[in-house]
Formats: sequence, structure tokens, C-alpha cells
Amino acid sequence: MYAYCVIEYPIKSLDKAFTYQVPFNLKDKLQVGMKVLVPFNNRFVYAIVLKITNEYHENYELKEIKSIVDEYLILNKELLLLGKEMQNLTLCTLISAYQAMLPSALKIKEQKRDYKNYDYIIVLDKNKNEVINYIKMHRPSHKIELLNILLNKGELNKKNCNSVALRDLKKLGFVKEIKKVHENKVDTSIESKDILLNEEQLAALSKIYLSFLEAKTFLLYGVTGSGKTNVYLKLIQETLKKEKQALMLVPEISLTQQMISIFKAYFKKNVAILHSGLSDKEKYDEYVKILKGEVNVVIGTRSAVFAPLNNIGIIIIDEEQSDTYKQDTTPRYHARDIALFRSKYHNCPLILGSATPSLESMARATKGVYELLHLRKRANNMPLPEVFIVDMKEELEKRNFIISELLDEKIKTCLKRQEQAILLLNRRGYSTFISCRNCGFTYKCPNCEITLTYHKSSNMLRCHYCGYTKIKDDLCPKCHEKSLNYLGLGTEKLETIIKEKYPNAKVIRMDKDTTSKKGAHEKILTAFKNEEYNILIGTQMISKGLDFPKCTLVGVLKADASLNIPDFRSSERTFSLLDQVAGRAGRSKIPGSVIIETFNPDNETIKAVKNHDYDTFYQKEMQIRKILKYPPYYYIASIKVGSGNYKEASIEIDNIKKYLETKLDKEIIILGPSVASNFKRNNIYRFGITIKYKKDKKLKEILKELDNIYATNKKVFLEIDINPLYI
DNA sequence: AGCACGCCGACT
DNA sequence: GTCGGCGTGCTC
Repeated sequence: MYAYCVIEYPIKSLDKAFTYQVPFNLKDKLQVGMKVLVPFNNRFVYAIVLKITNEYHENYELKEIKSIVDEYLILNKELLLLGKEMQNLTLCTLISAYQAMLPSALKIKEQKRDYKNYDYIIVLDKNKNEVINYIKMHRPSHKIELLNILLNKGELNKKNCNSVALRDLKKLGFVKEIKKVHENKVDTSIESKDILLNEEQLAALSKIYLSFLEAKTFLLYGVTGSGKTNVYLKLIQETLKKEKQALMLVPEISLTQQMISIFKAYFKKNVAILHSGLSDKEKYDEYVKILKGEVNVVIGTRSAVFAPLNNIGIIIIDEEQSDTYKQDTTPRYHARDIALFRSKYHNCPLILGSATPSLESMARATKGVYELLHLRKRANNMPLPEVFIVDMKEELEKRNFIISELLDEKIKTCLKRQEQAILLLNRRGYSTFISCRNCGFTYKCPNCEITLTYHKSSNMLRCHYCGYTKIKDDLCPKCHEKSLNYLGLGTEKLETIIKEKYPNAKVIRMDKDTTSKKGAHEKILTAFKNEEYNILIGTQMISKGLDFPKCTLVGVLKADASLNIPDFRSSERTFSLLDQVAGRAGRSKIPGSVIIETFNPDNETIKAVKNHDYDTFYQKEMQIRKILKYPPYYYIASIKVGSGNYKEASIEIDNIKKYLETKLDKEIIILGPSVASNFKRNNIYRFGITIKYKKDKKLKEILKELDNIYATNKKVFLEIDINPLYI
């Protein structure tokens, strides 16, 4: 008996099956998809069994599999097959595809079992009188404080203890540590009421029901607030009734907390949540629950698309246009493609939900590849908020640089009426760059060559790419004059300005800097929802799926910022962002308004947002894509060459261009080479070539060959991205 | 990837 | 003499 295996190293040259002899004692146990330990070039490595067979004809001597690592972990047939699909789709190694499917505690390489799932609870280990005596006899200190808390509360989480005091008290025998399994809190505040659907929602449902046992893709296109969540709930309920399982993807768990709570309330212990915020042990536990078939509903972010469910009845991708569904490191897969594969495998419908579908999906729906389901009305029949466009060129003449007259007025009424406002500024930090008035010096990141952003709270300059940090100087480091000037507006500065301008308002800020700690997202959002604050300032992370009934005003500052990014999708992203954030206003009884401040009031994208007119935006943008030969009319692939050595990289990209020109058909368009958008990042220089094509018959093969040629090159490395989201 | 093997230079 | 630099080749 022989086993074909792929070993743990995700290296092109090792991306093939190695054959091993199955030892006698493993003959009955070994299964395809298992993780095993095998001898490989004088050492032992982990591997996944691809195939077990009795035939083998090569003439060299085989080594034996040493052991099965985890009898529990078995990649099933579907996932094994899916790995091969990913290998073809994204040109990754087979093993890295399998790696991507597993939670880190089960990763093929290096299985570190992180049992962080335990909370360490501190309790008293002496009787109360002794403790009280001790407290009386000693002066106040951390130790005494800790004992006092324990007397009152009985226990305390280790995290919240002063470590020195704790160590001393343990030595003195006053306290002891208890390991306690960390419990996942279940939000019981939400009741699972019967879901009432309106006509539109019912119509959409019945269309899906007609194809409940077919691998059909639906595009559920519903305006913000049209109640897509309720449709999902109902669909999942129906799926469960048919004794099948449901898989639902959301863009980011931390931003969809509200939605998750609802699903937890409805499906209780039948649901597993998978996302990056969990500890390794938590992920492992959720994964095992799914594997054992203990849950029938899985909700999670991108990688949850690999959940080892074996009887899927429906797959839902919420906010399908979200960029988070595409992984930007190898394997560069798109969850939508994986979902499509699984939908076909399980013969079940795939639902893509969005208020602003990606052009690719809408184009497919228009062509009839997907079935379009349109929800036109908000579920509670509230009108969409009115959108006002403010021309900032005119405002500048009135010396209003940041807050326009109209926005100011609206904020004031909003505050007066005790309602809430959201201000979106898609740039974090205090000022986006610092420049010297005297000599023109600006701070640049030594690793990435982009301007550093100033963060006032820490008086630091930071690179938003690589995280490089530097203390700001008092004098210009170049000309030594005291003339450093703060330019550009970031959320941190906006917060200060708003606080000064509206001293009575309670302002909270949410961006990458204020949400770095675990659970910080939730904290900010709940506080805002509970009306502890009047104004929420934030970057794009405040735009998604949140529901604040009291929010009646949304202000967008510097709406052009994202339009000016040199990427063919920047209009699409801007529309999606603005339309979504606009949808935060006036979701319940009070009608809302949206103010968009821009220097380009005539821009088509901005105008489309004003009218909540996705359809017109779609038509116009499609024309542009057609003329410029971009998706969805053409597919694109990007090839990047990276190296620590500028020259090597630039030479090789030219070679690649020549290679492609000789190999590829004439109809295929090769753009570049050009410096990549992340030209210098962490001291790596990158050049790129973009390929536009309609059919990919030979292309993948040629790219594979190219990849193999460079597999052994140690000076430069290649990054090939099929259907990249950014070019 | 990671290890053995191999072929040259400068050190206890 | 030998220790160690890293170029090359191979891994069932």
C-alpha cells in the first residue's frame, strides 16, 4: 500500500506528490486527507495524504510514513478537490491551498496548540478573617487593593490584576489561581421573533425556493435598509428545515456584530462563528464543532468559506462587493469563487447580497448568468435620506476649510434635537503630512518612500504601510528652522476641531488607532448606540451595516480623497462607500440627511450618490470599463517582481515583458512594466505588469511556466495575482 | 525550505 | 593542517 502526499513546504519546486510506503500498523487507519509525519531528506516533515493506492512502479526505494498526526483532522473529498481547484485558479502550491482551509491550531506546519481559551481566575486561599486582619495591619498598596476586591467580589480575572502584587500574594499563600474555560457570551437581549417579510422580500424568497436544490447564483440587490438580513434569516431557517446546512459570509465580524447577535439569537447553539478575532483555541473549537456536525449554521469571514460542512444547502455572501473577500497574500483566492465551487459541489444556491453590487456581479446578473433579485424599498418604507452636495471651492471663499456652512447648520440642529451624527473622513491620523515652510522638506518612510502621517496623541510620525514610527522633531531636520507645518486632515485632527467647535457635543472617534485593542470596536459602537455620544467620527469602518436609529445626519468630508486613487476601481469603491455611509442616516422614524463635501460636485460618481442611483452609476461606469478594456469586459492578471535590489527587479520585469510578448496571443494586452502601486514597501522594490485578456486558454499555463522559471531565482520573487482587486 | 556536500580562504 | 564561508543540488 502506498500513499501520495504533499509536504508542508509551500515551495514551487516541492509542489508535487511524494510517494510513501504505508506501514503495516497504519494500514487500517490511514485515510485520504489525513495529516501525517513523513521522513523527507533526513528529517521529518508534515504532509497531507492525497491518494492511497496499491500500485507503484518506480524503481527507487520508498520510505515509510512515520505516523498519523491527528486522527481527527481529515480534509474531506470536497476540500481536497477544492484545493486542486485553488491551485489552478490562483497558481498557488497545493499545500498552501490546504493550509488556508485549516485553523491555525490545525495548520499542517508547526502545530502549536494555543489553549488560550482559559481564563485564569484569582480567588482567596485563606479564610476571610485572616485576610481582613492582614489588610488592617498593612498600609494601602496594590496587594491590599487586590485583597479588598477579592473580599468584595470573590474572584477576579488574572488579566485585571497587578502582576507583582499577585506574585507576592501567591507566595504568602493568600490567593490561588484557577483555570476556567472561557465562556462565549451569548447575547440574550435579542428575541427571535417570527420574521415578517414584505412583498418584495417574499418575491425574492420564492424565486430562490424554486431553485433550492440547484447550483444557481442569485444576486440579491437591495438598497440599504431593505432588510436583506431578514431574507437571509428566513433562507437559513428553510434550509435547516430541509435538514441541510447553511454557510454565510460577512465582510468583517467586528463590523457586523449587530447582525451576528441576531443570528445567534435565532440559531443559538446551532451556529458557529469563525473569524480572525478568535484565539487559536476558540477557532479550533468552532472548527471541531463543525467537523463533528454539531452545528448546522456557520457564519464567518473570508476563510469561513472553507468550513468543513458536509451537507450545505445554502451559501450566502453578504456585501459581496467587499474587498475583504479577496485574500491579498498567497493563496490569492476570492471567497466568491470558492463559494461558487462549493455551490456546484453541493448543488445548492449561492446568494450574493449587496446594496452596491460589484460591477462584475451586476454584469453577470444582467447577462443572466446570475439571477437578479431586486429589493427597491426600505423595509420600513422610510424614504432614503436626502443627499446634499456641497461645493468646497465655494466654501473656501467663505473661509470654511473643513466644515461647510450647511454641515455646520445641520450638526447644530442635530445636536439641538438630541439626535446623532456620523462624520466620515477616510484618513486616520492627525495631519496626513508634515512639510517645512522654509525648505519644503517632508517626512518620508525610509522603507516605503511614502509620506509619514502625524499622530498627535503620541507625537509620532507613522508609516501607514509598514508601521515605521519616528518621533517628530521640533525643528526641520533638513534646514533646522522652526517651520514645520501640519498639512492635510486626519480623523484625529477632525476630532479636535469638532470638539472645539461644538463644545457641548460628546464626540467619539473610531479608526484603526482607536480600535487596535480586542473588543474596542464593539465598545465604541455600543456606546454610540446607547446614545452616550452625539457625534461619531471615523474612517470607512463606520460605513458598514450599522444600525443607529437615532442617527439622522451623515457628513462626508473630503469625499474626493478616494476618487483620486489611481486605480480603475476607485469610482466603484467611492460609490459603494458613500452610498453605504449615506444609508446610515434616517434608518428609523426620523428622516435623515447626508452632506457630502467635495471639490468635484459635477463628478458622475458623486452625482449618482446624491440620487441614490446605482443603476445610472453602473451604466456609466460600464461604458468607461468597456472603452478602457477593464473588468467586467476583460479579465486582468497582475505580475509583480519584487526584490531588495532595485536594479535586479527592473531588469527582470523587462525580461518578463519580453517573455510574455513572445508567448502570448496578440489579442492579449500587456501593460507596463511600471512601478507597482506599492513600489517600495518594507525595503522591497516592486515593478508590475498588467495583462488584460478575454479568454485564458493558454494564459494560465504560460504564467505557470513563468512562475516555475523564477522559482529558483533567489534575487527576485514573483507575485502573480489572477483577478487582482488592486493594480 | 532546509540540509548535505563541496570547494576555497584565513585562523586557533 | 581545520574551521567556516555560501553556491549547488536534492528531497519519495
